Amino acid sequence: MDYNTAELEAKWKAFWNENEVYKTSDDKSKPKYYVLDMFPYPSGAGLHVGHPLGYIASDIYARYKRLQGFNVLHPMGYDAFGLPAEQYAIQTGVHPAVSTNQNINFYRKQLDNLGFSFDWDRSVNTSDPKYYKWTQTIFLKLFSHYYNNTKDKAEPIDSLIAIFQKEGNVNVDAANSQDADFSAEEWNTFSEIQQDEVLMNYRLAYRKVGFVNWCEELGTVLANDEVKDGLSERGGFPVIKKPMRQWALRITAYAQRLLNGLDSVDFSEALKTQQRNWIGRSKGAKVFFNLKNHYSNIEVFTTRPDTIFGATFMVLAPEHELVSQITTLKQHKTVEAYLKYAGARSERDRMADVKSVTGAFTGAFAVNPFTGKEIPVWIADYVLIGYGTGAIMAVPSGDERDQRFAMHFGLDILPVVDQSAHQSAAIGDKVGTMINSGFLNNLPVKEAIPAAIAKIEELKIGEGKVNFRLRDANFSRQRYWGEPFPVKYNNKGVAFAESNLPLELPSLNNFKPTAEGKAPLARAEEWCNGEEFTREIDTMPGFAGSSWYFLRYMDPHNEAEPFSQEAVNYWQDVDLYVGGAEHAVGHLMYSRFWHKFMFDMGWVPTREPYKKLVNQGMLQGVIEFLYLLKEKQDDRAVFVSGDMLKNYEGQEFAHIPVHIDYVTGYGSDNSHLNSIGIEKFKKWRPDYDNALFITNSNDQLITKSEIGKISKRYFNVVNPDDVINDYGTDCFRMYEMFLGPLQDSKPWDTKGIIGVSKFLRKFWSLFYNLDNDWLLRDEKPSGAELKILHTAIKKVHNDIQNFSFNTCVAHFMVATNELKKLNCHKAEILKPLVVLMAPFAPFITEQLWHDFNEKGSIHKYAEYPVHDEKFLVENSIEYPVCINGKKRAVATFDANATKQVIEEHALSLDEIQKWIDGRTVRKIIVVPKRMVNIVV
RNA sequence: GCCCCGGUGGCGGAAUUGGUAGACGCGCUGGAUUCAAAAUCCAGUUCUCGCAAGGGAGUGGGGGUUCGAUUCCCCCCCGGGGCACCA
Repeated sequence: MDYNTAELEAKWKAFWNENEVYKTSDDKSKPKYYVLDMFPYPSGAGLHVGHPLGYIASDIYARYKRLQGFNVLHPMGYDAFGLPAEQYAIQTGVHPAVSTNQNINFYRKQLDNLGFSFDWDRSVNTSDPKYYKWTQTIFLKLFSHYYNNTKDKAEPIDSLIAIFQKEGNVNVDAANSQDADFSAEEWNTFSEIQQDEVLMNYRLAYRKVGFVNWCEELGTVLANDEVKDGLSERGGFPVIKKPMRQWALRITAYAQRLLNGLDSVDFSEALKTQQRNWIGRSKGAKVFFNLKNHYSNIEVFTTRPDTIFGATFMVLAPEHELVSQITTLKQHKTVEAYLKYAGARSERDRMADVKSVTGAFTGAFAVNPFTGKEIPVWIADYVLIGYGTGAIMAVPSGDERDQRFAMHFGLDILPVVDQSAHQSAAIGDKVGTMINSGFLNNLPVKEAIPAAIAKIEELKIGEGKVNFRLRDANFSRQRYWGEPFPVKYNNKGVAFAESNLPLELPSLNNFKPTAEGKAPLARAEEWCNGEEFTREIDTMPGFAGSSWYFLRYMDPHNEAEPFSQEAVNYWQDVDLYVGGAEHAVGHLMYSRFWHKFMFDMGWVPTREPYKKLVNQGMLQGVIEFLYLLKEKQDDRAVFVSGDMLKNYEGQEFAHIPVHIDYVTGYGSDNSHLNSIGIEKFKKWRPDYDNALFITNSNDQLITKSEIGKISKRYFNVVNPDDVINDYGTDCFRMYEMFLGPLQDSKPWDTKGIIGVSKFLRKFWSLFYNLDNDWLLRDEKPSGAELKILHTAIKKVHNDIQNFSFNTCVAHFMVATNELKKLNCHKAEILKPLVVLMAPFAPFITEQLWHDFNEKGSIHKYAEYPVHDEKFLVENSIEYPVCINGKKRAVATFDANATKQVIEEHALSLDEIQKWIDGRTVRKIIVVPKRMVNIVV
């Protein structure tokens, strides 16, 4: 019998299902461990070769933890709401629920093919009303809470209303977008609409008119992280800023906590840095500048309050609300023209063109509070409405952009920082000494900043302030295939919570926006328009359902609440989260935010959802090209071997992609087509049938090989199902891990899989011979064999703990090769090795387990084996003896030996004398367990 | 421009965090087996000089610390990723 993968896999998959082998245990006396994968969006294309990479790694870890006696939660589900299903519905009329279900079934089949140990009983689907009932519930909690800055937590909006009724909002310190102060009397006289508007400025889920990222092509609004370089992440369509009334989440209330939390979690530094940048905390001051001849003032944020004396003009963002109020009659036309120009520029235009200086003078003047001088107020689109206050004090001597602007429009430039002592300092660096700055003169910048803030606060024209780049998350999408907002509006437009959840999506058969450009849900007229109310026709974005799904896995069938306290108190949080780095700022930021909110609600016991995060790298492909002469010779196409190009100097070549199966060899100047490959190529491309192939002296046609995308046009697409057909699931899993470090991007090349395949067969041959005889014997293992075993256990243990699965596979191979060489078929050695293999190769090892039990004296081994460290130390033997670091001999000594070792064990003084050639020995260094070094 | 990673054979990658650089695998070369091929097995494989024994060089480049550096420090070059008028 041979190692027959298909037979094994079928048998054991059936066994798993019948016996519910991977059902999560309810045994709460065991310590828990939660291994989570980022759940996939079930697209029509199915899983590709890159998807399983992270799943395999997490599955290995889950199995490893189970063997160590943990109760492991390892679930899988589907992030099933989203754009592609809806686009597909618009094109074909197939309801998204139908196509999504088909895709889910397809995914399930593919996942099952990979031998994962998921507990499918706990699967979730974000588009299932039983699931999104709770997404809606959490949304309503956000809607009915505000953020109390003093207590630093979310609190019910009712308690805020009580305060308003008693004392207005003057003493309230809360995250808000409310500009005006009001008293209790005023609050009580507000109309229902006015009160609603005020409350919206405090709610954590709120509705507000704001500038949003509008993507015309997709017909919807996008969140900031869904926009890249002014284009939509999905589809790459242009995005513009547009004022719209939209739902938003007040994630900014949690900015500081989201930042602090990063210190307590085990994410890669790169990812933490990305999140920190996204949050973008900067310390400075807010300052009010009075306007001349105008009742209001301009609020600015600056990180350099020390340079106020140098503020010679101000700039507002074109969208700033003051623009229309302060523009003078004389400047009206200029400003209008500029607004028109700025409004027409898309985000992308603006980003592409940061060099050219544009702007317009409003005609208004503000007063510099420190110098008392009147300074002109301009508008320009280099000031962004979304950051800070949308207005700046411009210090052309201290800021490069302000300087460019001032020079272009001929505005005053007043130097305020003397940087002459700092040769390499750039404009804007926080070094130097203050000049031309009144009371700040001669102070170093570092001291001038706090001094300026103190003065600002003393003059009551502002205060020290921390500002964040993070913006509130836009939460409305003008789409059909998403969670409906559980909200209704009364005839005055005031929003109320829908009490009957889930609020299910109405059935539609046309998913396009309406003729008036309204979101598709407007087509469900009965659903939208009740007798006393209307419904929200926008739906929630993709990140709604994915922001809390890991909690639902803990208690997936609960119909009374999203998850029970009993479940969450046991499972706590995710111990290991594996997924792609592309979710670094989107999903990871939103779900951390929701988690912190639920912590405030007392729903979860932990402050952070994910203890440890591992990002798997991308799988790339190998691309092979042939060199084709652009000029034909005698009407024949000419392909030239890569190492013969020098004979064709001055001539141009085209690169023709060739199917990777025809190429032999491996690597940049080693890959080639041999004569067989050339024949295959000709058959594949009959148009080159009469082509001339200029091969090298070895009859090879050297190709140009690159690392790049896996894509049909490069003929390098590999389907995981095909690989599994040829080599088996175990082999596929191990090879994916063997390719390289989990976190790195690396190319897939099917050629290498033969090595893993050979290894598995070799491992198998330790147990059976070709006649299917069982080879194992109950003999006592030798010292050499035990050393192989304990070394393997130790290394594999370290490897798995460090997520170094590539070296882990290598260490299995070493152990197997060595045992094979010793012709070792001893049960006592192989038993623990089978257990170690289990995480990688579930089928083969379970078969072997089974056989152990069937064939005799060996008990089922369900515990992770531990290596014998003492044995390993005692059996350490040979270490090099070096002169000045260069190896000269080998000595035997134990870990704590000194120079006595040299004398006692291996080396005569004569010998040493010969090596050092008359020089005197300066010292002898013994590196424990490494070497003895004699320094001369 | 700023912020993160990273640079080791023909290729993917190891190196117990300062201790024999190149584990393991692919590829390649030679051999066994075969009528032959595939498959399989064995041996070799960093480069370089040498028939060989053996010598020399070597972890992007240059300098430094050290008995000893892929590893630590400084400067430079190259590649990948992220952010980008953030006041």
